[in-house]
Amino acid sequence: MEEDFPIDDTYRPQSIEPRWQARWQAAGIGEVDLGGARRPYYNLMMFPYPSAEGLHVGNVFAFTGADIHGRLRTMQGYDVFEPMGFDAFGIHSENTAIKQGIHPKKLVAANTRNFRRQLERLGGRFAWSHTLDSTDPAYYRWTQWIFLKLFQAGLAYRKQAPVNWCPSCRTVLADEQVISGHCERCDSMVEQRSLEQWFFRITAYADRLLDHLPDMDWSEVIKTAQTNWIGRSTGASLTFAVEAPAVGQIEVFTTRPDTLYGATFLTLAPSHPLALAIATADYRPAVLAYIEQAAQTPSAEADGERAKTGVRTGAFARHPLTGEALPILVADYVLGGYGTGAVMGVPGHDQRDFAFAQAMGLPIRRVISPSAEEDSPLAEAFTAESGVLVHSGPYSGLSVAEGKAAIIARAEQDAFGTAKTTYHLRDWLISRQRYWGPPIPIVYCDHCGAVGVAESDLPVLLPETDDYVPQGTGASPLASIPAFVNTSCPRCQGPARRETDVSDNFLCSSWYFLRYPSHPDVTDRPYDQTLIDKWLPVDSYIGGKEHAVLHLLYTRFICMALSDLGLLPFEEPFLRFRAHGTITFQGGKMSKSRGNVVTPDDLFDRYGADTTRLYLMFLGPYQEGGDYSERNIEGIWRFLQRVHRLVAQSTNGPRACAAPHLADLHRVVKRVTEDLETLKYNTAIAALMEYNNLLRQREDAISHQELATFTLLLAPLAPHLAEELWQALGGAFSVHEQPFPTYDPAQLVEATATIVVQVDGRVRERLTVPAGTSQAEVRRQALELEAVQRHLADAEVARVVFVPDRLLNIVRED
RNA sequence: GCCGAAGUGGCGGAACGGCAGACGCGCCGCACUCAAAAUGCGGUGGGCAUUGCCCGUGUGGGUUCGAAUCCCACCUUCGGCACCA
Repeated sequence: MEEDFPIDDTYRPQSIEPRWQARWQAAGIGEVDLGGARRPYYNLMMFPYPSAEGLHVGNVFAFTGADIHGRLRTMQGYDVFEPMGFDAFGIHSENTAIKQGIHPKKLVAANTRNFRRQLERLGGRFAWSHTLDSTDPAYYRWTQWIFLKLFQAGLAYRKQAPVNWCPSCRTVLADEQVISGHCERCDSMVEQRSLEQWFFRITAYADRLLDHLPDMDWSEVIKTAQTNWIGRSTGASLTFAVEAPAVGQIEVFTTRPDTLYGATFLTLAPSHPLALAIATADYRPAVLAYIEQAAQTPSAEADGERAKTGVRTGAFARHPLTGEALPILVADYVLGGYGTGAVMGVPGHDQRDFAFAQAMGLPIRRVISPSAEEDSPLAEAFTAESGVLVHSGPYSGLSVAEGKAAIIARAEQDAFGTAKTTYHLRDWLISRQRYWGPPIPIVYCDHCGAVGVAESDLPVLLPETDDYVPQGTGASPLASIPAFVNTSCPRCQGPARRETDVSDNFLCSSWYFLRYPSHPDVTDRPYDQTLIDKWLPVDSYIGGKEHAVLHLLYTRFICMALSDLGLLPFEEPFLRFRAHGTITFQGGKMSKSRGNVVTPDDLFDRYGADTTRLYLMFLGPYQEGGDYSERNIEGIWRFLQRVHRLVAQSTNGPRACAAPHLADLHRVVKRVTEDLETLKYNTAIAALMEYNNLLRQREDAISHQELATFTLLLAPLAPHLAEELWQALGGAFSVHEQPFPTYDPAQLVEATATIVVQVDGRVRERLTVPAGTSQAEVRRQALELEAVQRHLADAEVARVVFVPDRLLNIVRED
């Protein structure tokens, strides 16, 4: 079946790339026998949102790096599953659809086709028979099923709460989708609205999500981001009795119970339920005005730090240890949504409390000092955690750590408080008041309340409508489709109404990789357990860091929850995650609004996919990314031309590599292997360039072994050209199914060594000696060198430092 | 403010504590050409210079025979979080 492929004189990617792509497709190169694989290796990359603009260089960069990894593992003998799909639900698709006046369904179909065409041109080793589209009812049926499972387990719940509302997208957003008070999608300032919404109880998993991190083989940058986002802080919950005029209690959270003696006031968030209730008649109007004003201005969270404002309530709380009356104030620097929405004001040892105390004329007291002797007045808050307690009654003299423990113990004994842990992480807001998403599978019945749709009735199909523009009323477009809304209760069969919100797009992407192996053959379950056992958790996941606290955290949560429900045999879905870098353009973000999105078709047309792949990988370290500029592409183009020419002109050499060249050959195998395995694609390419330069400048004939090895090393990076060269070298189809070259460390040993000779640490001369020459011998030769004698002058030799086969440093006496 | 990453030629970037600047771009020179492009060959951190020498990895200290690399302090840039008690 082998066709004869006489190699062209010149490298013409435009003709060889489509030819090999067709051949690979016909041979099913990317497909793997999922059931029968002996060494399964799941090579995952983040499935893209198929935008109207098509694949951009950032996608190409990401996928190329992951594809190289998959190809390497394949050649190393693994059965690599490398699926690709489309994350096509969500606001992004919908906004484009609204803008262009094309129904999202049509738009997505066209965009997906275009993406697939581009991905095929790129030459990825994708298992297309398992591709999926999150907007396909056969997929989102199971997205809804996951919602139901969480609902049944009490992990999905509905509550009225202040939520982030994006006025431009006309929907609520999860905390993770709000970046410094702005919508991550459209950058609009986010407002607070009080709405009844669906949440996932991710906070119940906060400790587990956090505690697994240290042992996970993930890029540190992601682990740090998740650690910070979960934001666990330990301290105490303390209760203060409100004395007058009302009677009640205020619970505060503090990480510094040791500073309790320094509390001189209490502060409530404007949204605190007691804020108005405790105010005395005199202060009530001012408190009310402050609360109303705070409700209108963007929340403190949206605004960042600003001048402290607040009002007194006229009410006082009793200090649990000193009995002192502490004024209670309301101020917007205290966040309603964190801790208990109330803090004890310790101005001496908290910057914010200090600023607030100054603004409001409240007393500032030192209760922690660097040492027991030091007791100067405070010009600023002393926030160090090292020091001793002072002016703290019986606790004076204790260290901060001792003080914390002692005061918590006292609080527990006297029943005014207890040790407590709080988190920055909040529950995941799932509802979206939009059209283009999977409908939340819940029905509201007057008798039975919120009832899950029967599993047998899934999917709840997204109704066809041309009226999909969000209203901004807080209701989804689905609410105005009576045929969708009106239904019967799954439990009592009485009249009922459907939930009209759809779920967050991040739910779609939280489980897609569980589905890939089963899709599309398994239709009666979300995934087949045998395939899950065989293929998951994912061996390698490569993706962008922008999803550190979105997709990557949500996904871990969903898998943990499914694991607890006995639906998955593991808690952590990704054994290894590597964050690739970001491709910028002229130093800035590449975005449609800046009009600087570069699409790959142009590069494919001019240079071909292989040059594009290598060029992007050569831009800089893969995990750091780089700035896109076409300056360097000519260098890659020339390199591939030279490689092509070298092989085309050297097919008649000897079979085996001559002995003197073996060390070079083994060295390049070692370098490329190590660099590819650690995703250092830029230096792997440099090593191949060096070797290519070495071969083409060599006087004696180049062997088949050298060319074949080089071609195999090149294969993961430039799959089309490698296939072409492999063919020209008489190799059997396909180069991508050959074993990756291995090296023999014994062959790396050089016969001679170049020793750097230094005098006082400065290089003065070089010596070539047989490898393994002794220090005494190297020293003897070195001392005879003219340059050494000149620099040594008449000085005595104080000592000699010798690194075998590398360096000799002669140190002079002072 | 906090967390993270990083500062190296004209540019992108290489360098287990041991020859700084691999590899590539750009530039200069040469060859080929009527000419250009393409291609090939050579050169290319700065300074002084006759062999040679000095200075150089953001800044200032330190450790070391020896530091781009390790330690301390600082500056700058990028990314993330940001009144989280």
